[in-house]
Amino acid sequence: MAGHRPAPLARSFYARPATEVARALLGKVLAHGGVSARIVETEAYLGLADEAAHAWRGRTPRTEVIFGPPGHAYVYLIYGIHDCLNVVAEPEGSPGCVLIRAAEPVTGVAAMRRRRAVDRVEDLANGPGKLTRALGITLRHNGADLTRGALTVQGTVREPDREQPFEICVSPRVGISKNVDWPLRFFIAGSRFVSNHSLGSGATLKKHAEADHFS
DNA sequence: CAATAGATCATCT
DNA sequence: GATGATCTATTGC
Repeated sequence: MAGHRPAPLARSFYARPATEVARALLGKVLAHGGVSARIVETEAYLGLADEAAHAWRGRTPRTEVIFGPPGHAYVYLIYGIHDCLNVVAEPEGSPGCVLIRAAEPVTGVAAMRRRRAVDRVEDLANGPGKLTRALGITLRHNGADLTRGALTVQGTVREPDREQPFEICVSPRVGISKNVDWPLRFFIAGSRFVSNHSLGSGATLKKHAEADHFS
């Protein structure tokens, strides 16, 4: 019981609807080579049912990963500049995924600062492109298995203790032009580490408490 | 403060 | 040849 080592989340964690996985990923820890950060903001993309999703048009060389087994990384380049990390959800063949938008640095803060020159810790990973840069995640990680290997997602931050309960806020997704008002963006209420899009006006639609037996 | 321009390339048409 | 699930710097009120 005491002092169990942080273990990656099992594949069954990801084999659920993308919206469920998006919620459940909040509070979990993304780890890569000694650097880790607690996920505080996610977005669900619903595949064939969702015109805003990359997989909406079906299988292409790029979207192949999203159609594959859950628990893998889908990383793509946006605007020729930034890498964005997604987690493949849903059973194999069902192309749902979750964009990881922001995280709270936990370990390896010095390494993150080396990769991103910012003053405030809050700004290290408070956006999809900033997050991948801070954690050293690139296109090379496309297709990586998150249940084993260098890039993983694990349970809670504090070892013996359970993650403190938190509330989840819901809002429309950011930066898309289709299905603009679908409430598929999730973030931890009150977190200082969410992307800047959430501050500003009352983007919050509703909240509710969350408990999860996968921690 | 808010608004906008520019960067820059993998992927798809 | 066009298009981005973005970020930063800069300009303009």
